[in-house]
Amino acid sequence: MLKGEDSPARLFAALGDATRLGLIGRLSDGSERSIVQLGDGLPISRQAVAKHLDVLLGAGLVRRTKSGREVLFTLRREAVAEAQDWLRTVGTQWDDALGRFKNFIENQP
Amino acid sequence: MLKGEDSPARLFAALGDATRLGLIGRLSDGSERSIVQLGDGLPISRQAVAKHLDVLLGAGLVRRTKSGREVLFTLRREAVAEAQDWLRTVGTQWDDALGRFKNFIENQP
DNA sequence: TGATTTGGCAACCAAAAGGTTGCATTAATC
DNA sequence: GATTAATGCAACCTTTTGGTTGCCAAATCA
Repeated sequence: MLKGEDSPARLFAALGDATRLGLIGRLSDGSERSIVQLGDGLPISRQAVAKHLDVLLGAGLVRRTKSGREVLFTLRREAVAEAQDWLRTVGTQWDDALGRFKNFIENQP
Repeated sequence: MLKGEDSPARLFAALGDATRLGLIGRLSDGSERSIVQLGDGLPISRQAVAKHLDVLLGAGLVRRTKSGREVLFTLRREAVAEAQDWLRTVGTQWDDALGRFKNFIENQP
Protein backbone atom coordinates (compact mmCIF):
# COMPACT_ATOMS: atom_id res chain seq x y z
CA MET A 1 0.00 0.00 0.00
CA LEU A 2 0.95 3.63 -0.33
CA LYS A 3 3.28 4.67 2.43
CA GLY A 4 3.73 8.35 2.84
CA GLU A 5 0.77 9.48 0.85
CA ASP A 6 -2.30 10.80 2.58
CA SER A 7 -4.95 9.82 0.08
CA PRO A 8 -8.47 8.56 0.50
CA ALA A 9 -7.10 5.25 -0.75
CA ARG A 10 -4.96 5.01 2.36
CA LEU A 11 -8.03 5.65 4.45
CA PHE A 12 -10.18 3.06 2.72
CA ALA A 13 -7.41 0.50 2.75
CA ALA A 14 -7.21 0.88 6.52
CA LEU A 15 -10.94 0.29 6.71
CA GLY A 16 -10.65 -2.72 4.43
CA ASP A 17 -10.15 -5.33 7.09
CA ALA A 18 -12.78 -6.91 9.31
CA THR A 19 -10.57 -6.87 12.39
CA ARG A 20 -9.84 -3.17 12.00
CA LEU A 21 -13.49 -2.36 11.40
CA GLY A 22 -14.14 -4.16 14.68
CA LEU A 23 -11.57 -2.04 16.48
CA ILE A 24 -13.12 1.10 15.05
CA GLY A 25 -16.49 -0.16 16.16
CA ARG A 26 -15.20 -0.48 19.70
CA LEU A 27 -13.84 3.04 19.60
CA SER A 28 -16.89 4.57 17.98
CA ASP A 29 -18.47 5.14 21.37
CA GLY A 30 -15.92 7.84 21.95
CA SER A 31 -13.99 5.77 24.45
CA GLU A 32 -10.26 5.66 25.01
CA ARG A 33 -8.81 2.15 25.09
CA SER A 34 -5.46 0.45 25.48
CA ILE A 35 -4.03 -2.18 23.16
CA VAL A 36 -4.84 -4.98 25.56
CA GLN A 37 -8.38 -3.73 26.02
CA LEU A 38 -8.91 -3.41 22.30
CA GLY A 39 -7.59 -6.89 21.68
CA ASP A 40 -9.71 -8.46 24.38
CA GLY A 41 -11.76 -11.30 22.97
CA LEU A 42 -10.06 -11.29 19.59
CA PRO A 43 -8.51 -14.56 18.40
CA ILE A 44 -5.20 -12.93 17.51
CA SER A 45 -2.06 -12.01 19.41
CA ARG A 46 -1.46 -8.68 21.09
CA GLN A 47 1.16 -7.81 18.49
CA ALA A 48 -1.27 -8.41 15.69
CA VAL A 49 -3.66 -5.98 17.33
CA ALA A 50 -0.86 -3.47 17.74
CA LYS A 51 -0.05 -3.76 14.04
CA HIS A 52 -3.66 -3.14 13.10
CA LEU A 53 -3.70 -0.08 15.31
CA ASP A 54 -0.55 1.10 13.56
CA VAL A 55 -2.32 0.88 10.25
CA LEU A 56 -5.27 2.83 11.60
CA LEU A 57 -2.87 5.39 13.02
CA GLY A 58 -1.05 5.68 9.71
CA ALA A 59 -4.34 6.37 7.98
CA GLY A 60 -5.19 8.99 10.56
CA LEU A 61 -8.20 7.06 11.80
CA VAL A 62 -7.09 6.96 15.42
CA ARG A 63 -5.19 9.12 17.85
CA ARG A 64 -2.49 7.70 20.11
CA THR A 65 -1.64 8.94 23.59
CA LYS A 66 0.56 7.48 26.27
CA SER A 67 -0.62 7.23 29.84
CA GLY A 68 1.73 5.60 32.27
CA ARG A 69 2.69 2.22 30.97
CA GLU A 70 -0.18 1.98 28.57
CA VAL A 71 -0.97 3.46 25.19
CA LEU A 72 -4.48 4.73 24.63
CA PHE A 73 -6.31 5.01 21.35
CA THR A 74 -9.30 7.09 20.39
CA LEU A 75 -11.17 7.43 17.13
CA ARG A 76 -10.46 10.47 14.96
CA ARG A 77 -13.90 11.47 13.82
CA GLU A 78 -12.47 13.84 11.20
CA ALA A 79 -10.96 10.92 9.34
CA VAL A 80 -14.31 9.18 9.25
CA ALA A 81 -15.82 12.37 7.87
CA GLU A 82 -13.11 12.49 5.21
CA ALA A 83 -14.02 9.04 3.97
CA GLN A 84 -17.68 9.98 4.04
CA ASP A 85 -16.95 13.06 1.97
CA TRP A 86 -15.23 11.10 -0.74
CA LEU A 87 -18.15 8.70 -1.02
CA ARG A 88 -20.63 11.52 -0.94
CA THR A 89 -18.91 13.20 -3.87
CA VAL A 90 -19.05 10.04 -5.96
CA GLY A 91 -22.65 9.44 -4.99
CA THR A 92 -23.67 12.98 -5.76
CA GLN A 93 -22.03 12.95 -9.17
CA TRP A 94 -23.85 9.77 -9.95
CA ASP A 95 -27.18 11.13 -8.76
CA ASP A 96 -26.74 14.29 -10.80
CA ALA A 97 -25.89 12.32 -13.91
CA LEU A 98 -28.91 10.12 -13.41
CA GLY A 99 -31.08 13.17 -12.90
CA ARG A 100 -29.94 14.71 -16.17
CA PHE A 101 -30.50 11.45 -17.96
CA LYS A 102 -34.05 11.07 -16.66
CA ASN A 103 -34.77 14.61 -17.60
CA PHE A 104 -33.46 13.98 -21.10
CA ILE A 105 -35.60 10.87 -21.54
CA GLU A 106 -38.76 12.55 -20.32
CA ASN A 107 -38.34 15.44 -22.72
CA GLN A 108 -38.10 13.22 -25.76
CA PRO A 109 -40.91 13.76 -28.31
CA MET B 1 -8.77 -10.70 1.89
CA LEU B 2 -12.11 -12.31 2.63
CA LYS B 3 -13.31 -14.32 -0.33
CA GLY B 4 -16.94 -15.27 -0.25
CA GLU B 5 -18.05 -12.94 2.48
CA ASP B 6 -20.04 -9.84 1.67
CA SER B 7 -18.91 -7.56 4.46
CA PRO B 8 -18.26 -3.85 4.58
CA ALA B 9 -14.61 -4.80 4.91
CA ARG B 10 -14.71 -6.28 1.44
CA LEU B 11 -16.20 -3.05 0.17
CA PHE B 12 -13.64 -0.81 1.83
CA ALA B 13 -10.77 -3.04 0.76
CA ALA B 14 -11.89 -2.64 -2.83
CA LEU B 15 -11.88 1.12 -2.35
CA GLY B 16 -8.46 0.97 -0.74
CA ASP B 17 -6.40 1.44 -3.88
CA ALA B 18 -5.72 4.64 -5.75
CA THR B 19 -6.10 3.02 -9.16
CA ARG B 20 -9.47 1.58 -8.28
CA LEU B 21 -10.64 4.87 -6.81
CA GLY B 22 -9.69 6.38 -10.14
CA LEU B 23 -11.76 3.84 -12.03
CA ILE B 24 -14.71 4.53 -9.78
CA GLY B 25 -14.20 8.22 -10.38
CA ARG B 26 -14.43 7.65 -14.12
CA LEU B 27 -17.62 5.69 -13.68
CA SER B 28 -19.21 8.09 -11.23
CA ASP B 29 -20.68 10.12 -14.07
CA GLY B 30 -23.08 7.27 -14.68
CA SER B 31 -21.31 6.20 -17.84
CA GLU B 32 -20.78 2.70 -19.16
CA ARG B 33 -17.21 1.92 -20.16
CA SER B 34 -15.17 -0.96 -21.51
CA ILE B 35 -11.95 -2.30 -20.02
CA VAL B 36 -9.84 -0.58 -22.67
CA GLN B 37 -11.65 2.71 -22.17
CA LEU B 38 -11.27 2.52 -18.42
CA GLY B 39 -7.60 1.74 -18.71
CA ASP B 40 -6.91 4.53 -21.17
CA GLY B 41 -4.18 6.79 -19.90
CA LEU B 42 -3.24 4.56 -16.99
CA PRO B 43 0.38 3.41 -16.78
CA ILE B 44 -0.56 -0.23 -16.30
CA SER B 45 -1.43 -3.10 -18.60
CA ARG B 46 -4.94 -3.97 -19.74
CA GLN B 47 -4.85 -7.12 -17.63
CA ALA B 48 -3.98 -5.15 -14.54
CA VAL B 49 -7.02 -2.99 -15.18
CA ALA B 50 -9.16 -6.08 -15.69
CA LYS B 51 -7.98 -7.44 -12.36
CA HIS B 52 -8.88 -4.22 -10.60
CA LEU B 53 -12.31 -4.35 -12.18
CA ASP B 54 -12.64 -7.91 -10.92
CA VAL B 55 -11.98 -6.72 -7.41
CA LEU B 56 -14.57 -3.98 -7.76
CA LEU B 57 -17.02 -6.50 -9.17
CA GLY B 58 -16.35 -8.89 -6.30
CA ALA B 59 -17.12 -6.12 -3.85
CA GLY B 60 -20.31 -5.31 -5.69
CA LEU B 61 -19.13 -1.84 -6.61
CA VAL B 62 -19.62 -2.28 -10.34
CA ARG B 63 -21.96 -4.08 -12.69
CA ARG B 64 -20.68 -6.04 -15.69
CA THR B 65 -22.48 -6.50 -18.98
CA LYS B 66 -21.30 -7.90 -22.29
CA SER B 67 -21.96 -6.08 -25.52
CA GLY B 68 -20.54 -7.64 -28.64
CA ARG B 69 -16.87 -8.22 -28.14
CA GLU B 70 -16.54 -5.81 -25.30
CA VAL B 71 -17.40 -5.89 -21.62
CA LEU B 72 -19.00 -2.82 -20.14
CA PHE B 73 -18.85 -1.65 -16.55
CA THR B 74 -21.10 0.71 -14.64
CA LEU B 75 -21.00 1.88 -11.06
CA ARG B 76 -23.39 0.28 -8.59
CA ARG B 77 -24.60 3.22 -6.63
CA GLU B 78 -26.16 0.97 -3.98
CA ALA B 79 -22.73 -0.30 -3.00
CA VAL B 80 -21.49 3.24 -2.52
CA ALA B 81 -24.51 3.89 -0.33
CA GLU B 82 -23.69 0.78 1.68
CA ALA B 83 -20.22 2.06 2.47
CA GLN B 84 -21.67 5.45 3.31
CA ASP B 85 -24.12 3.82 5.69
CA TRP B 86 -21.41 2.05 7.60
CA LEU B 87 -19.44 5.24 8.05
CA ARG B 88 -22.54 7.17 8.99
CA THR B 89 -23.32 4.68 11.74
CA VAL B 90 -19.85 5.02 13.22
CA GLY B 91 -19.96 8.78 12.94
CA THR B 92 -23.38 9.01 14.50
CA GLN B 93 -22.42 6.83 17.45
CA TRP B 94 -19.43 9.01 18.00
CA ASP B 95 -21.44 12.21 17.80
CA ASP B 96 -24.01 10.87 20.22
CA ALA B 97 -21.36 9.84 22.71
CA LEU B 98 -19.72 13.25 22.44
CA GLY B 99 -23.07 14.92 22.94
CA ARG B 100 -23.76 12.99 26.11
CA PHE B 101 -20.30 13.76 27.39
CA LYS B 102 -20.65 17.49 26.78
CA ASN B 103 -24.01 17.45 28.45
CA PHE B 104 -22.52 15.67 31.44
CA ILE B 105 -19.68 18.17 31.76
CA GLU B 106 -21.95 21.18 31.52
CA ASN B 107 -24.22 19.88 34.25
CA GLN B 108 -21.41 19.45 36.75
CA PRO B 109 -21.77 21.60 39.89
C1' DT C 1 -11.05 -13.52 -46.11
C1' DG C 2 -7.59 -11.58 -43.41
C1' DA C 3 -6.10 -8.28 -40.15
C1' DT C 4 -7.37 -5.91 -35.94
C1' DT C 5 -9.57 -5.08 -31.53
C1' DT C 6 -11.23 -6.61 -27.09
C1' DG C 7 -10.99 -9.98 -23.72
C1' DG C 8 -9.98 -14.37 -21.15
C1' DC C 9 -6.68 -17.65 -19.18
C1' DA C 10 -2.53 -19.02 -17.03
C1' DA C 11 2.04 -18.91 -15.30
C1' DC C 12 5.16 -16.27 -12.93
C1' DC C 13 7.16 -12.51 -9.81
C1' DA C 14 8.32 -9.21 -6.20
C1' DA C 15 6.50 -6.79 -2.54
C1' DA C 16 3.12 -6.07 1.03
C1' DA C 17 -0.11 -7.86 4.50
C1' DG C 18 -1.41 -10.36 8.43
C1' DG C 19 0.30 -13.30 11.82
C1' DT C 20 3.53 -15.60 15.07
C1' DT C 21 7.25 -16.14 18.61
C1' DG C 22 11.04 -14.58 21.59
C1' DC C 23 13.28 -11.14 24.16
C1' DA C 24 14.01 -6.41 26.02
C1' DT C 25 11.92 -2.34 28.42
C1' DT C 26 9.26 0.44 31.39
C1' DA C 27 5.74 1.34 34.83
C1' DA C 28 2.87 -0.31 38.58
C1' DT C 29 2.27 -3.40 42.55
C1' DC C 30 3.33 -6.28 46.60
C1' DG D 1 13.55 -4.98 45.59
C1' DA D 2 11.14 -8.45 43.05
C1' DT D 3 7.25 -9.50 40.33
C1' DT D 4 3.76 -8.52 37.06
C1' DA D 5 1.51 -6.05 33.40
C1' DA D 6 1.55 -3.45 28.99
C1' DT D 7 4.38 -2.45 25.22
C1' DG D 8 8.10 -2.18 21.82
C1' DC D 9 11.39 -4.39 18.62
C1' DA D 10 12.84 -7.68 15.43
C1' DA D 11 13.13 -11.84 12.86
C1' DC D 12 10.53 -15.01 10.37
C1' DC D 13 6.72 -17.22 7.74
C1' DT D 14 2.76 -17.78 4.56
C1' DT D 15 -0.81 -15.82 1.71
C1' DT D 16 -2.51 -11.94 -0.96
C1' DT D 17 -1.81 -8.20 -4.00
C1' DG D 18 -0.66 -5.74 -7.92
C1' DG D 19 1.69 -6.35 -11.98
C1' DT D 20 3.77 -8.62 -16.04
C1' DT D 21 4.12 -11.45 -20.35
C1' DG D 22 2.58 -14.86 -23.72
C1' DC D 23 -0.87 -17.08 -26.16
C1' DC D 24 -5.69 -18.26 -27.50
C1' DA D 25 -10.67 -16.94 -28.85
C1' DA D 26 -14.17 -14.24 -30.54
C1' DA D 27 -16.17 -10.14 -32.64
C1' DT D 28 -15.34 -6.38 -36.17
C1' DC D 29 -13.65 -3.93 -39.86
C1' DA D 30 -11.29 -3.35 -44.54
